[in-house]
Amino acid sequence: MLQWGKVYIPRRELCLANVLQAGQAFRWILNEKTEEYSTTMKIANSPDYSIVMLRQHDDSFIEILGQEPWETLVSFICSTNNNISRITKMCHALCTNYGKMIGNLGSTEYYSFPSSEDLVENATEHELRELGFGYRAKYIIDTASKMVEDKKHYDNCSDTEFLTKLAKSNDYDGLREQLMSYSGIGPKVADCICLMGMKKDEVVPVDVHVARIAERDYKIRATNTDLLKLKELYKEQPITRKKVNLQLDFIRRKLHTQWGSYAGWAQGILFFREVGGTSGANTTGKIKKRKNEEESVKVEVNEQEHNDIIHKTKRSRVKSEQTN
DNA sequence: GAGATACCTGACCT
DNA sequence: AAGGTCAGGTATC
Repeated sequence: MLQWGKVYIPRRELCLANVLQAGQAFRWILNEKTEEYSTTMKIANSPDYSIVMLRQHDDSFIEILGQEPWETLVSFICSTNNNISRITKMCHALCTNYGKMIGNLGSTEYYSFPSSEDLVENATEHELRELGFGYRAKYIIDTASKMVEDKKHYDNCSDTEFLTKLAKSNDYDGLREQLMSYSGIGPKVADCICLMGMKKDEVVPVDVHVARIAERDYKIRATNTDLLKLKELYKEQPITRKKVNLQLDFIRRKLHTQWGSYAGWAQGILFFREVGGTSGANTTGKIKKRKNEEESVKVEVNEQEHNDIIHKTKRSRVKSEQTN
């Protein structure tokens, strides 16, 4: 069954290319002729995958992304020390090799994102390396295996259901501790999963770029006393204690305090401005580089501007929740 | 226990 | 044309 719906949002408030090809998501395919984006995903509470297409008219618009926890988790394991076009390629490789065929539209075949069971049953580290995953191959196999094990305590639930339960039964610190128990998930990846896969809008994933912005534009820098306090805070969390970088963690906390409950999305916008260009998949199967649709200009950001960004982000987020 | 170092790959640059 | 650098980090020593 093919259905189109309309959601109106001005392009200046949300540009599909800037959301779907900017390093949040890696599995949207752009048909350059029709300018439609497509992917497979679970809709609402359905356990099955559907093909989803999005088209942006000059005056139209969609919502900010809230992705599947499991797919987000695996995608961001792939993201470490890597570039967007290769991450995109890897995510598609996972689907076409280990996912299930959902159907095809035109000449494009659509696959589901593989579950942890799919990966444990069919994938090996060696094979993933041959597919170009590099050292992340081991992380993915180890993580999928542990996920299958962990889920045995929760009868027959999906990866996403399991992760959603984790999110519900833990506070942020506890959830992060759980996420970082998997191979290949450190503080940055865990925070990306929280923000983009678990709707924790306040979480700011701190990477080299965000750290630079924070230090350069906000003069945020932890003192020794600050670091000692944080260390004390994590003494009951062995994994966090081991994996976290206290200096970056201080920045994360400070940005949350300063930017409030939608800090993560404000960060996304600032990151986009800082780094600019990106890439994505299209129906030819080629992964292309693309440029930021706006001018990629480095600017001195001031407080008023940041407030505007956060306000705008929050408004979009609230609107998207109303349409759900 | 903080801090340096290795790690796959491929696009881009010199 | 071969060689270096970089990409939204993590694991390991």
